Amino acid sequence: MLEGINKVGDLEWEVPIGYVPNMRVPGRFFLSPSLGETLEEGAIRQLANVATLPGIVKHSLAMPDIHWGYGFPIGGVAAFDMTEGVISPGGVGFDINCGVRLITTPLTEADLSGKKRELIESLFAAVPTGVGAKSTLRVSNKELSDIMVDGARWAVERGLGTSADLARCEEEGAMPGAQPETVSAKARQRGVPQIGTLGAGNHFLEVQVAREIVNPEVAKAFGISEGQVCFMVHCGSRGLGHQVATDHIRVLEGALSKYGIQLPDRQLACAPIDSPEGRAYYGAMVCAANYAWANRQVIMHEARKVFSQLFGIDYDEMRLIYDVAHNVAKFERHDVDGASMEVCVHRKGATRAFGPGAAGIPREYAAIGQPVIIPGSMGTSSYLLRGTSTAMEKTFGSTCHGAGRVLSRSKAKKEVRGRELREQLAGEGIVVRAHSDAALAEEAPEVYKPSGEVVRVVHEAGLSDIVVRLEPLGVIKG
DNA sequence: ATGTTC
Repeated sequence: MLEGINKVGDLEWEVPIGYVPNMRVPGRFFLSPSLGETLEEGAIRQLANVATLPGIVKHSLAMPDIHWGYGFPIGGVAAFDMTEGVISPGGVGFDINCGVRLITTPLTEADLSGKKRELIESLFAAVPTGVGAKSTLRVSNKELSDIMVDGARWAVERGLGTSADLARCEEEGAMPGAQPETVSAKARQRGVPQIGTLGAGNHFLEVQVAREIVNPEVAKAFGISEGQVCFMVHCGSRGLGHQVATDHIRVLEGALSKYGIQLPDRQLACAPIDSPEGRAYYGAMVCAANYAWANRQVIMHEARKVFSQLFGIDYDEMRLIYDVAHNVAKFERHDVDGASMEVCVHRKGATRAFGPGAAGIPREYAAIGQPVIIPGSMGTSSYLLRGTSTAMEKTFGSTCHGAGRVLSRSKAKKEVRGRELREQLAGEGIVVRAHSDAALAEEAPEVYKPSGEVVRVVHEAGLSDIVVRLEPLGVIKG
């Protein structure tokens, strides 16, 4: 492990005050020795830098998928006092409300035999993918405002889903507090043609099978059983969210001196939560988050139609288990030093993992804790877990979000050949469809930390419980 | 992640 870091538990480490100047609280992160081998010193310094921000509460935190990001580390969690604290786009990420949803089907693997290629090709035809992908939907500028306020509900009201879907989304698919007037014309321009599109990079729509039921009782409550075919949607707010982040980072950088905020890194640009600039970022961030929920809802709808047509199953037989955000800032109540207080929790590449009885999780899951969905990298397992009371105590109800990159995109392109990768996955029975083989190289399994190990750490550390392991059968990518 | 360095 790095010098100056203290072990405080089997899988828990502390970055003490003083690791960088002006830290207000210690840093804490969760990691196994094997994951420690790929730990970047720069990411730990970022974790420590976050601890210098005004109003930070308890600890600057990171999950075992920690890696170097813009200002804040990816895999980072930080909570701020509502009066003294700040809000920062770097603590959310550029892809606002990047997230994941998991849907069950009534099919088994055998039902797919001989039809898997056709299924993947049909999904690829139905869901626009890739950088700059354009929607088949036509929405007006007025409708975009509705999307930014109503989120997934906008899609359901248009017939693209059911009201039961909404109950199974974090925030029921729309956070309150959207302020469309804080979203620039440029961001709107990027958002209008992209609703219902998957995007690129690690985003995907994957057909999976529930291979291993680790916790049968909870799996039953979540409505998933061994051998069941499922599909998973992983995407975010596309160009709109990216533009919102870009626009507001510029504004917040310009306001730092006004609020007397001194930063160790300009990428931590922030403003007091209750300031005009802070409120404007929050209002715009909510718009982008709601756009992302609408986006995943539309994509799920299109995929349901494909399954329906190909296998003759009813739309309603494909049940959304849950939809989680992993790049967002939220106002939540948490116990801090024995007292309940409202804080602004930033999760950047981290998933909410509220335990049994926590406010804000669907009633049907209240007694068992919320579903947590962790996507794997291409060709590797994904996981369904549940939130825990330990997460509530230690990480403001948060856990990891996925694998975490270990090789840059440019290095990956040099070291991996996309065509060989596609053929190798085909040999394992996994059908991959993308616009080009070149795009696949950047997302090869070996450029990510092993997701199974990341998930094992959060499970062992008690931040969430593994319920089901899912294996890929086929995937569409940008 | 991203009209992949406005």
